[in-house]
Amino acid sequence: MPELPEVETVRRGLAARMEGRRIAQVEQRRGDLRWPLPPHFDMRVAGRVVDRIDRRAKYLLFRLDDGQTLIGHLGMSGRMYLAAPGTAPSAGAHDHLRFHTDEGWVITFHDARRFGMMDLWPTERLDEHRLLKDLGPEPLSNAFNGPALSEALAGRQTPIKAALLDQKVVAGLGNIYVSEALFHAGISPKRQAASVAGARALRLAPAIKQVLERAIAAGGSTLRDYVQASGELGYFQHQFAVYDREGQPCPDCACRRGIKRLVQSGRSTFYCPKRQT
DNA sequence: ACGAGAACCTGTTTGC
DNA sequence: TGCAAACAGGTTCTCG
Repeated sequence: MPELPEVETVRRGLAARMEGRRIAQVEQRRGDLRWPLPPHFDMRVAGRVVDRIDRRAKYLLFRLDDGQTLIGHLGMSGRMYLAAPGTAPSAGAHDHLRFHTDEGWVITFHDARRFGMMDLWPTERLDEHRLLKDLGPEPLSNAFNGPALSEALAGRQTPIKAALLDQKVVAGLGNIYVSEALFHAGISPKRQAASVAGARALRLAPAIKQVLERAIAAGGSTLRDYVQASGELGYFQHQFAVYDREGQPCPDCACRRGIKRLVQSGRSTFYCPKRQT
């Protein structure tokens, strides 16, 4: 499910019902996620007020009122379901955690593949957390721009597709939005990252920002299941130019060859060979 | 140090 | 139709 636009959409949905609310109860049904939950996770979270929910890259950051932050990642298949008081179905398979607010809302963390994770960490030392400390700039921040991207790509001997998936270069892109951004910037996914440094990076950085902003505005992309905490679908998949569109015509040049798929570092890439060079 | 591939899991789709 | 292989929105870890 989740790249940056999906995580941001989930964050907004959760914030509406969790910020300023006390977590009255935590049901811990399964603790072996990507890593084991920290000791006494449920007891440490129960009774705390969620002051604010932030996002860093694809991580959700629940700032608790005791100086700890609950760090959460949805992995590949993780979802957060929000249910109004009295409407939550009983916990089912892969519902690993359920948080009950003092108003009776139920937030369910569901993750079939268990690539997701949760941890608790002191808020004031958050940037020292091993999963957060090496993350690159937020793509929608002012710190991320053409010159900064150019510098990050300089000298890298790997295809630009792989470089953009590296969260140290820019934090929050995943397999969908890398393909989409490269299409809009007219850059081949096979091009060496080092050769994108310079003029091409000046095109690519705004393309990344724009595709992410448009995706957030559409509530993210729903490929196989719900995205938003409310259960609503995302709609950006209808605006994909290339992702999962192998064989279909390029929306820009309408060339006969159509969108091509290739596999790079084990993952599908979609692109238009005519428009992207 | 860097980059490619394996590994972690389960569910769904595809192909013979 | 049935079964096995391939594939899925991520990221760390290992190895060369």
